[in-house]
Parts: sequence; structure tokens; C-alpha cells
Amino acid sequence: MGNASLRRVPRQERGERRIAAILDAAEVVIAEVGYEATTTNAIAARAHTSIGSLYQFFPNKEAIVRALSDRYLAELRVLFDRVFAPDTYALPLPALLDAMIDPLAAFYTRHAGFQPLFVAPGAPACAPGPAKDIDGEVIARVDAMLAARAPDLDGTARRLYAMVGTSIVEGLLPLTIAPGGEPSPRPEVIAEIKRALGAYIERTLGPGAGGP
Amino acid sequence: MGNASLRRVPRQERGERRIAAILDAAEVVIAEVGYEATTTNAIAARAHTSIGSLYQFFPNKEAIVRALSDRYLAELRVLFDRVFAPDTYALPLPALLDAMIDPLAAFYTRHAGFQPLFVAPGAPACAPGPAKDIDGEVIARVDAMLAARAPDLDGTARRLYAMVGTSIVEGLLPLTIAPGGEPSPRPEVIAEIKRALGAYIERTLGPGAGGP
Amino acid sequence: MGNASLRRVPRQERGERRIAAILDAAEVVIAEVGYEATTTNAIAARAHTSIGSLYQFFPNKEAIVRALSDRYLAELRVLFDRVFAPDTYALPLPALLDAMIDPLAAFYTRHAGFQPLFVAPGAPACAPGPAKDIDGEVIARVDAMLAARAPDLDGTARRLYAMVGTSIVEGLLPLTIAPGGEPSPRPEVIAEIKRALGAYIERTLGPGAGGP
Amino acid sequence: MGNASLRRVPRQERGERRIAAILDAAEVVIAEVGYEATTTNAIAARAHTSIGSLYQFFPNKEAIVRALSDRYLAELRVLFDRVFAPDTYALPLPALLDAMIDPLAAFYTRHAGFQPLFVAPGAPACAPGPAKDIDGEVIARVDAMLAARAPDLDGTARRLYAMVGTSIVEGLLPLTIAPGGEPSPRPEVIAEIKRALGAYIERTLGPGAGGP
DNA sequence: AATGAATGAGAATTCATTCAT
DNA sequence: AATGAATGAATTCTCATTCAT
Repeated sequence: MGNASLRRVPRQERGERRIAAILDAAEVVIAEVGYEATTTNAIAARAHTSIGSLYQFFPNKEAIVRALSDRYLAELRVLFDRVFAPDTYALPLPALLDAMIDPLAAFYTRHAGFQPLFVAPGAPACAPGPAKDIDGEVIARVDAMLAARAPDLDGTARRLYAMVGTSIVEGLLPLTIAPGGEPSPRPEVIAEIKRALGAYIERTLGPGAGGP
Repeated sequence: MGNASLRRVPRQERGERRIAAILDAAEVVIAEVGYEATTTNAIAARAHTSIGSLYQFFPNKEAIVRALSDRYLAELRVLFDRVFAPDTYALPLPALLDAMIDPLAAFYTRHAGFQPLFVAPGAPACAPGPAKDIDGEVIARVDAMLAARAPDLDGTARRLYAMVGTSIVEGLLPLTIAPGGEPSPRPEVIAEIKRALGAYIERTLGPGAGGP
Repeated sequence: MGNASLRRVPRQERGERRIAAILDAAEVVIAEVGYEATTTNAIAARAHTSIGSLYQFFPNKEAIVRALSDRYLAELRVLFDRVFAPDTYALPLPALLDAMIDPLAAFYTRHAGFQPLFVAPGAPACAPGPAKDIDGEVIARVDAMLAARAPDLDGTARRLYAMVGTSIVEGLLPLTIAPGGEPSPRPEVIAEIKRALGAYIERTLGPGAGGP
Repeated sequence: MGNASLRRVPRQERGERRIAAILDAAEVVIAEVGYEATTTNAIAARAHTSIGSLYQFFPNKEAIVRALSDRYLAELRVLFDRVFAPDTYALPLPALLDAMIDPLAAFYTRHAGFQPLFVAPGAPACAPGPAKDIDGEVIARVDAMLAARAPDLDGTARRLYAMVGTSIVEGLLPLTIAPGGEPSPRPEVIAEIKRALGAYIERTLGPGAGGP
């Protein structure tokens, strides 16, 4: 999974490590200067590799970002598989919000390079970049959850709600990053995200949204 | 206002027109490819001008974006001065939401180049770019409105609410853009923005948030 | 004289003044940044003219420098006609040196733009530039003077001495410019120029070089 | 010494050679058109390199000239260390002049790019350029030599004499270059340089200047 | 004549990518 | 595999010169 864009599948463990180092470096550099301004040389330097080695594994710059995207997606899927499980669906709303928002915010704060690649669908976005559609994945999960909690909901409406809910969270996540590079998300912002999303869900699914 | 970054103040009407054409072109190009990937040559070409003319008026690429930003800000201020007026403050919540969201969404749809320059504060953002802090302006307005509607609110909390409210709208505005380049914002998304923001405000200021 | 490179001979006195202003400006700008780095726009600006007016009188940048060169040459000729006159030739050496060096140093200090255009023949020189061969003129005058003072001298040798004497002075003139932009040449350097040139002439023409 | 301005210290011998080729090319181009008119593309072309390679080693045009300057200075220092040695100081004047002028003229003729970078101090010069102060180095050496030969001389005067002597030679060196690109300096000019400088020194230090 | 906007070739520099070692 | 030098198209910006007003 996600190795499709690799120029060669590494046979040795050393290669695996090299690839991971390159992706780590790409994450940091992208976080600092954005996708467009990121140079392959900067990535190689930060990964303590030569530019030649980088191109031994990735055919071009796009592929690096795609692989990074893949790695995010894989981690997110693990996270989602836990959050969007049938028994989570059944939680009362406040607990559900905790279960959803906390790990997502933690992920967001942990991966500084994630934000520039995580763009709303339909948005031309600041700098498109070759990221995989992570957003689509999230929306689909939220959609499934809504379907479980409100089985009567019309599919078109449900999809709209899923998109809107996702975008609300997405729009607020940047505020969780504390200035000064602190590693943990600002708790008062986390609380607001839950309040905002909770208010939206309740208004949408009715006050009985506390649970199915 | 906003002419500070011009290399030369145009003396002839022709120059005035040229500047407007360049900013129009910049808006379109930025909307299409983002700030970083925007090329001064592309701007000049789209403005049906020579690159030399562009540089006769703007000292560098940054200045163009700053001037565009200024133009947005000027238009937004006119819009805000109408929306954030004392008699608007007194409207019942649904009417207030209409008064705020509709013109903002219209502005957003009309100016495709706006989004890449309109970034949440604290967000490292995809590609910073040299835009004026439009966000700060919006937040300050919202803060003033909240102060009018809920005079007892603590200043720190109020500022947080203003930021969160702004980011919610900001996060949802991209969804209003209909795929296929239709000029008017998707009405069902507009409705959701109002529902989401309304729900957040009511939960924040209490059900009596209908009016001060 | 010197008007050959003008695009149009000015018919009105206003034109004459404009041309003089442009040449004055060119002199200052060239003195400050050198020939290559001098821009026609900078000249026009310093002359309080528009670039269009400048090109009404001069077909191109080269022509401006050539005209400036001409103006220098004209002034130098007046100066030389006084210095290199038969009755000056007859002066004792110290008086001759005074008569030659003092006005030349004054000219050199007065015209800061002169130096970058005054280059030894055969020298590829820092920045060729389109100056007239002022050097040749000077050497010819010195040659004539030597012929008058030492009629027996072989022509080839005489020409070499003239070139060397001229280059000595030329090499030393930059030292006369006092740091800090003082308008008058450093007197101790003037004295050294006379000593150096005097020593060379005496060694060349013999101790009887005091007069013919 | 002199590698300070390199963007990257070459690790392979190939890089070493490339750098030398670039400096050789820069020397020729500067000699032909002067510093300002010298183009990095022209340097790269003359060095049979791509422009990219040039910029791999040098961060900008200035750095190339600085490195060239460094190379000149290094060669000159070797030359000076031989010429300005205590046992040279003790030579009779004619031998001293031979020891000083001959190698300097040879160096000057060999390095056509040297002159545009070798500018008298205080002279605004045609096109300053980012050369190291080679002149200062020369003057200091001459000053030291004068101190050895005439220990009673006042320091201020000595410095003036050193500057003047240096400028005389500097002013005459261009005449040594034979038109037609012959590689060896014109001997009759060399002889004149020695005569001129010798005359100046004798007049300055007295006829006993033949030796200390 | 005067003004200043328009033009575009050309200069410096960057950076993704390839290639020799 | 690893290294880092080589390449050149693309980008930003300048400036001599022309043209419209």
C-alpha cells in the first residue's frame, strides 16, 4: 500500500530506513515552507542523504508527496478504524466528540506537514499539490457514522452534513496549533471544536442526537 | 490607501487601467495555481500586457499580491461597514446571519483569488504569501459585534469565540463554490453555514442570542 | 563640434539648456556608478527631464557619453591651448610643471565623471565605454611640447616619452581626490605629481631640461 | 585561503578542475568587456560549462570575481615574498628595480583580467567591482621596503611615497601590453617604467638611494 | 516638444532531474 | 547503492528604446 509511486521496492532494510527518513524530512520541510517552495535538495539534505539517493527511490518530487500522503492516510486509517467503529457510533454525543476530535487533533499537531496537503474538496486551495484525497476518506467515514446514528436521513443530505461537519473541524484545526511550536494542541480550542461540532450535529440530527 | 506598494503612481488614465488589469489577471492566476506557482509572466500574459509594463508599476511579485490584498480589503471594508453597523447588531440572529453570510459568500465566490490569500491566523498555511492580514480585520469586526450583543462577556473568551466563528465560516466557504465554475454560491451550503454558525452562536451566547 | 551625435540640433535656447542639463546629469551619475551601471532613466531623472525628452536629443546611451566626452575635450582644448603655448614651452621646468599640472588637476577634480572615461590607449580598461580618445589628444600636445624643448629627439622615442609622461600623471590624478568629497585636490599629491613628472623629464631630457 | 566565497567545497577532483576553468574563463571575459559587462552566462560558456554548474560552486557573480581576486592575490603574494625580501632591499637601485618591475609586469601581462580589478585606492574607478584590495597589499609591501632603505623617513611621508610609487607603476603597466595580443610586455615600456620609478625614488630618497 | 507608458530582449539565479564516478 | 557534479529550462527582474497622448 502506498508503494506504487516508488521507483524501486527496497530490498534491504537500509532502503526502508532511507525512505522513512526522506518522508520524515519532506514532512518537516513542507511544514516549514509549503509544498511549492519545498525543494528536493532541501529534503535530501534534511534526510542526511544525497540528492542522488533520493531519486533512486522516488522518480520525482510529486511521488515523494504522494508517498507522504499515503503514509498519513495509513496512519489515519488506523486511527479511524478505532474511532469509527460500531461501538463508537453508539456513544452519547459528548463521548463521541471526545473520541473523534482528540485523536484527530493530536494527529494534526504531530504532523506539521499534514495541513498543507489536507485540503477541502472543491477548493482550488492555496497550492494544489499532488496529495491523495485524504479529505474524501474522512468524509466517507463521517457519512457512514451518520448513517448509523440517523438511518432515516436522506443520502444527499447526509453527504452534505458529512462534508460540512468535516470542513468545520478542518477549518478549526489550524487554531489548535499553539504559537511557539508547542507540541500539544491548545485545549481551549479543542473544547471549542467540540462545542461547535456538537452544536451543529444536535441542530442537524435533533436533540436526541445524544445517541441512536 | 493601498497604493503604497506601487513603484510609480500612474499619471495617465492608461496606467490606471493597466494596474487594474494586472490585478484582475493576478486574481485569476492565483486562483488557478496558488501564490507560489504564480508567475509574473503569467500575470502579464493574462493581463495582455508586457512583462515590462507590469514591472513599471509593481516592483516585484510580492507587491502585486499586496496590492490585490489591499483591493480585497478595501472592498471588504465597504461590505463590513454595512454589515457590522450598530443597527445590524440589533437584528434577530437569523436576520443577522443573512446579513453577514450572504454578502461574504457572494464576495468569496466573486473573487476566486481571494481564498489563497485569506488564511487563518496561526496557521502556517500552505504557502504564506505576502497578503495583508485580512483575517485579523474580520476577527476584529466579529469581536466588536459580539461585544455589542453580549456586553458581559470576558474579553479573552470573546476573542476566542470571534476567532472560532470566523474560522468556521472560513472553513465552509470553499464548499460554496460549485464545481463547473458557476458564478453563484451553492445555496444549500450557504444554508448550512448559517445553521452551523447560528448553532455555535446560540450555544455560546445562550438561547437569548436572538438579540441583545 | 560634438553635435554630430545629436539626433536633432536644438533650435531653441530651451533645447540647449536641456542638453546641458542632461550632460551634467550624466556626468554625476557616471561618476557615482560608472559607465556600465549608468542608466538612461537615471540620467533623465537627475536632469529633471523625462526619458522621452532625453531620447529626443540623443539617439542612444552611447551618444550621451560621446557628447559628454566632446564637452570635456572642448574644455580641455581651451585649457591646453593656454598651457601648451609656445611661450609656456620656454618656461623653466618647475614653472612648466605648475602651468601643466595645476589646471589639469583642477579639471580632474571638478569633473568627477571624467575619470571613468579617460583611459589610456592600449589599455582594455575596466569598462571601455564609448568615450572619445581624449588621451590621444593629450599625448599629441605633450609630444609637440617635447619637440619644442628637445628638437633633436627622435620621433619614436619622443612619442614614447609623451605616452609615459601622460600615463604617469594619469595614474596619479586619482590620488588627488580627497576622501570625503572635498572639491579641491590634495596639495601634497599635486606636489608629488610634479616631483615625479619633473624627475622623469629631467632624467629623459637631461639636467638642462630646465628650458630649451 | 580564498575558498570562503565558494558555495560548496568541491569533494571530487572534477569539481576542483571546474572551478579553475570557471576562474580562467572569468579572467578572459573580464579582460575583454570589464566587470560590469561580464555575464555569468558568458563565463560559463567560455569555461565550457553549463550555467548550472557555475552556480553550483559560486553563489553569485560577485563571488566569482572575489575568488579570482583571491587567486591573483595568492599568486602575487608568492611573487612579493620573493621580491620584498630583506636581501632584495639591500640591492642597488637598478637591480632592485629589475627585481620588482620585471615579475610584476610579467604577471600583469599574463593576467589580462587583473587590471580591471586592480584599482587605485581612493579612486572611484570605472566600475568598482567586488575585488579584494590588492592595491593595499602592494602599498604595504612598498612601504615596508622604503622603511628598510630609508629608516629616518617620517611614516606619513613614507606612506605617501609608497602610494605614489605604486600608482606610477600602476599607471604605466597598461602601456606594456603590446597591441595584437602578444604575450610578453613591451620591453621599451618596461625600461621606461624603471626609469620613471627610479627617477622618482632617487629624487625622493636622495642620490644615495642606490642602497641603504 | 514633452511626458511617461509600453515593449521585450537579456541578465542573474534556482531547481528538478540526470549522469558519471 | 551512494555520492555529488552536470544540465538547462524556467523564473524574476532590468533597462535601452519606442510609441501614444
